[in-house]
Amino acid sequence: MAEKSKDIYQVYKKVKKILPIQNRKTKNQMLAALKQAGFRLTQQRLSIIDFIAGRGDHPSARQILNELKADTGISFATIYNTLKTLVDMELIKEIDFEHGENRYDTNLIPHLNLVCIKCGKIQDINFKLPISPEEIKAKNNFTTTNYRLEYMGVCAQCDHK
Amino acid sequence: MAEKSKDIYQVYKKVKKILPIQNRKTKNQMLAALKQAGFRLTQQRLSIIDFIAGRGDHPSARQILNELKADTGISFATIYNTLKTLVDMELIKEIDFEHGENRYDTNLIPHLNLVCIKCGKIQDINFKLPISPEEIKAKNNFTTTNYRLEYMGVCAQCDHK
DNA sequence: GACCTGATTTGTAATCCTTACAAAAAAATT
DNA sequence: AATTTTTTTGTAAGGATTACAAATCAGGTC
Repeated sequence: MAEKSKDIYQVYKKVKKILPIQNRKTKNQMLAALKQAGFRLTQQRLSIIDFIAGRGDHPSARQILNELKADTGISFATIYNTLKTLVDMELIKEIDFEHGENRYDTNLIPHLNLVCIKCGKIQDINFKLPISPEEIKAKNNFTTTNYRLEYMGVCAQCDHK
Repeated sequence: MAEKSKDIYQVYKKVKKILPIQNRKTKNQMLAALKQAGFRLTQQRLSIIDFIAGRGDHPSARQILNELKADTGISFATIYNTLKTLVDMELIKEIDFEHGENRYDTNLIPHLNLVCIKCGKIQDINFKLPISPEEIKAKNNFTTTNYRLEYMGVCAQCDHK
């Protein structure tokens, strides 16, 4: 195991709680949470939150950069830094997309993602977790801090090409 | 979307079928499948299949290399090549482990993986898919070719440290 | 069993996404 | 206005995987 997992474990130790079930955060909730945690509300953070809050799609860091660079001159490093902060504070969720860049999701309720391996589009499907984190804790003594539920395949549009 | 996803789509087009539900492949089944598909049964492929077939854990390419290198002098490139072939032929499954190296799973039946973010251990939990690929096809016209069902967290052993 | 041909292996370089780092800039505090 | 701390930025580094071309090997043919 490499460095990467150590960092995540540090975060886990701080958070130390079972998978929360909560809804999307509004822009104002995100800003308030950052402020309360002592983060400065910089122009860069404002523009990223403005871009991402309430979105139903699942943008990548690059997409956010492309959208904001012209107006704000924001850098890639800042996009990644800010997204990491938002993820650590559990205001958004990171989707590790194995066929390309990671994606960011504002939908914090556990759901199934349909991931198109051709165009990269991600659809949310609401459904009930088949086994609850509490049940896994009781049966396997495994503390769930995150989940990942995906069907990969080809979406309707890409299938007709 | 990068090159990577195009390759996967090529495989999809060849395979062109919905997520199969099948059990582990034996060593002999793997060898027969490779032979039938016109692949040569080289010493390297034999030793990798010998190592991986029927395993209950989820080794990485590096683990396989470490285990086989002393005896066979096998190279990293060949490990990756062979694993890719086995995955493409649906004889094993690749688990994209976001906190480190990918892992390989001989359990082809859809199941939930409990992934420890500290030590990397992966446990299989048998359960029924909450929504079948057929249902997703009917409702969303999305063709599922693969799945990924994981709870990430901290296992019993790591929690006590 | 030697030969031939194409498949396979191998070492290394390249790739891609993400993180690390240190200097510059900005924001808050004195 | 000066000082301190946080944040941003550009670039370098990192790590896992893939690409590539030369060397080797497997399996069929004579």
